[in-house]
Amino acid sequence: MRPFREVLVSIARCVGERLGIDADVVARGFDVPREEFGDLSIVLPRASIPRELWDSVEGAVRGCAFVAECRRVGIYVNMRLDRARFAELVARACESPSYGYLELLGGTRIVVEYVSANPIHPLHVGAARNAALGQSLARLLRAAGAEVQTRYYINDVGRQVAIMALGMSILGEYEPPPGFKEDHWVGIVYAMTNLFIEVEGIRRELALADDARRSELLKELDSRLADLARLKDVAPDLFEKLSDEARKGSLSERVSQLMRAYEAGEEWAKSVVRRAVELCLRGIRATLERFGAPIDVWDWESDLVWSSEVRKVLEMLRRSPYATMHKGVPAIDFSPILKDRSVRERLRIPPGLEIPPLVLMRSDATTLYTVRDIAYTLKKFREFRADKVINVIGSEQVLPQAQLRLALYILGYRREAENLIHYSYEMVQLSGTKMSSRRGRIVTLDEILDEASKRALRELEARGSADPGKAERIGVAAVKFALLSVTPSRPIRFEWENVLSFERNSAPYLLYTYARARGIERKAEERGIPTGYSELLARADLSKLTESDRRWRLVKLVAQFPEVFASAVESLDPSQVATYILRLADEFNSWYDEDPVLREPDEGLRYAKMLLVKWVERVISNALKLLGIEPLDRM
RNA sequence: GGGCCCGUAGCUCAGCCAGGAUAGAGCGCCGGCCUCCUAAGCCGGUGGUCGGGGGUUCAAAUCCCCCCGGGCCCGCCA
Repeated sequence: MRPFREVLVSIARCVGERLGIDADVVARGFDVPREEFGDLSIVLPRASIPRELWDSVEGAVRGCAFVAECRRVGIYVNMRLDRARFAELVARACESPSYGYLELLGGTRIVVEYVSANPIHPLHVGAARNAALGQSLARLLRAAGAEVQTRYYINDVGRQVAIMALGMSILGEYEPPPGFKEDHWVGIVYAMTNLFIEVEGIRRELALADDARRSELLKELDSRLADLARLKDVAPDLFEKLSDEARKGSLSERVSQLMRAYEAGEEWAKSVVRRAVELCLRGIRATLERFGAPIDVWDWESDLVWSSEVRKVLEMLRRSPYATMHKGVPAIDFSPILKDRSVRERLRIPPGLEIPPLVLMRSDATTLYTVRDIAYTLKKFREFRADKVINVIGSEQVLPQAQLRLALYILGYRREAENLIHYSYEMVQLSGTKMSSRRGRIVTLDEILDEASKRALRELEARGSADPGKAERIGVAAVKFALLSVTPSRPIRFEWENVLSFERNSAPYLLYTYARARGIERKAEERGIPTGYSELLARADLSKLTESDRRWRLVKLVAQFPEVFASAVESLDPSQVATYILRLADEFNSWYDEDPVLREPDEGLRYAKMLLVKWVERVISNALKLLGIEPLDRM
């Protein structure tokens, strides 16, 4: 039920009929004006109402159901709604515990792939934004009635994984030392091994360099050695072992060997790599669980390579009419179909975007990421019988993601190509130093959550209730909310104070607001006042409820929730929900302070106020759940 | 060099897709409010050439073009 929409449509239809204009067209002219002008207005030029009819619109609107007052001011026709009738509509709509959720996607099946971070280090802030978005998207789509499956693509077939796995095998010990979480330990091993390899490379180049290049290289070498020195203190044992191995021979060559052997499915390589990756995933999985970003299916990239799936895709591509050679290796040249505007449009490829040829394989015959991803995309569609696949992936991958859709298209998988969504978001930038997992310098999601949780506990203690479990939930919610409340296309500059904000525009503020509402209800129960929905509704005098502007404003805001939901689902944008709850909470808190509920002497009004509290409570709760935040009864 | 994204108050952001009435929040700063349903709150004040310039329009933060600043991409990496 959509109270606001119902009223809008009803008035549009009524006006349309009276003026002989299509109601849908009229509806497009509706707008919610600033408060002093009324509750709803029609912007005449936008409603495509011919100028000669403008004078008669006011009369037509007056007398439509739900309209209490109406006045034309210039190009606007402003109206005030019949508050009591509207409130009754809201009362009926809010009777449902799932108020606001609309069955917009009933029967559709959607895969949401998110995080899919390389299993070589712990999740960092960037992955946190991805996780926050992905989990919220899944919840949003489920609330809209879709069958949703979340997946994590384990990229275990790259050079980086081979570096990490080599480091782990040199170390020879797969359990992290006490005090280290698995993924954090793996991250250290990866960074250190990688640094040794980089140093190796720089030294090799140094031997052949001229003077200018030489000083440059020396500077780079210094910086690597400084990073290494830092890591040496953390893991001295590993440092010794890597030094020994580095003296024996080329680590870089061993990485290449391992990578080739792993792709070929050789047992020794499998056991080395899988063991190391599994270890890292244990840590990552724990973090995602803690963050409330659950994954339904974990897919190993290597499985696609070992089975014939990637090879099949490769063969199809090589036989395609778009096949060509690029710098001596087989590739796909998309330029012919890119000239077709309609293809670009259907595949959502920006008109100005130039797409370089897609190289199909390395000259050593190993496979490439984008080609493997074609096979993976088909697998996602196939296994879940998905209508749509959403990939939550950073904006830096627009190009390969576009190539992916194009490749599917030329292979004849048009439905898949058209329904593969690259859900792109901008990066999280660190204010000071640049983050680098290759060098072991990252801000991890774990440390952010630890800090948030700690801070929430301090706040709780200051209020005399030190519950670590509650603090953890508040802390996690704060971080999630901070990452979700910014439009995905906007880059976030990571600031601790920002992510850990517990004031007005924050999850703790919303949780607090909800708990306040629950507090009223709890108090009522203690006093033996009925609090059930139907009991309240039977006793409430809704006409009195809307006598006050502040309460009326709240009623209208509550009525907006389904519209916000619809828009958020349509545009796949959780930040709209976030913005909306903040507005609702602000309004509720202002009201809370100036207009007591339980001390209201007028019985009909008192119950009506209690009903209003219940609506707000329901909306905040349902909205928070869309973001992956569970409300708390008490703070 | 080309492409994509972003630029709104000192700071963090909403509004831009589907143009409309004096551009909205929060933080910060200044001043008030706890014998009363949770002060993570409330009330008041402070603060903006909507990056700049053109254009389209009765009307532009919003649409188009140019320019400036920032981020990202343009790899036999992922």
